[in-house]
Amino acid sequence: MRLIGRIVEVEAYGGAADPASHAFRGETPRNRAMFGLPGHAYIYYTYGMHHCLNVVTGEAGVASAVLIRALEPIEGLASMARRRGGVTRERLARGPACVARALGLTGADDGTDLTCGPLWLPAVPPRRGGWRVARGPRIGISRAVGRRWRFFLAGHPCVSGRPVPRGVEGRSGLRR
DNA sequence: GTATCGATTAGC
DNA sequence: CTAATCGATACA
Repeated sequence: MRLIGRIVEVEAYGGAADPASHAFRGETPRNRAMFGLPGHAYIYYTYGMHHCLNVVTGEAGVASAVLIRALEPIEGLASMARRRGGVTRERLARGPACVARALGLTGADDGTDLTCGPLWLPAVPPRRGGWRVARGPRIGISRAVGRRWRFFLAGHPCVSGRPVPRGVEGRSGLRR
């Protein structure tokens, strides 16, 4: 079964210079893949129950990665829905743990080469599909909050985060 | 050794 | 808002 999704939301994480990164305090068994070859997967286990997928971007020895926070499901929706408990299409891969869940990723996929499948990130030009690329603060972190390293398709229904902060919208203007 | 915190999510 | 549940981290 082939599962395909378009990446609609990501976050960048650095190494020793990024306090919000898992690699900030150096290499551990868990973040080891982040120090490995670029183009490979860094899949971490968190909160004792979730896996999340990153694409390693730095050269070997230089910790740097991009967290895949959300996908727009394109193919294999039935399989994704099976794993995700039959939620709506928009929610199939909305949120980093949901992405890994929908794709069936586990620790076994940590460190695998993304350039040659079975988990494959095709080297194709970006397809924004008419959506505007927006940026904002990374979600769920408590340090280096000022770095706006989250990038997403503004208004796309498959992007995570609160739909609209209750009450007034645009208060503080941080969602651009 | 114990205590606390997560690159989260589902459910109340 | 909280529980779930465990690796990593902080601290005695």
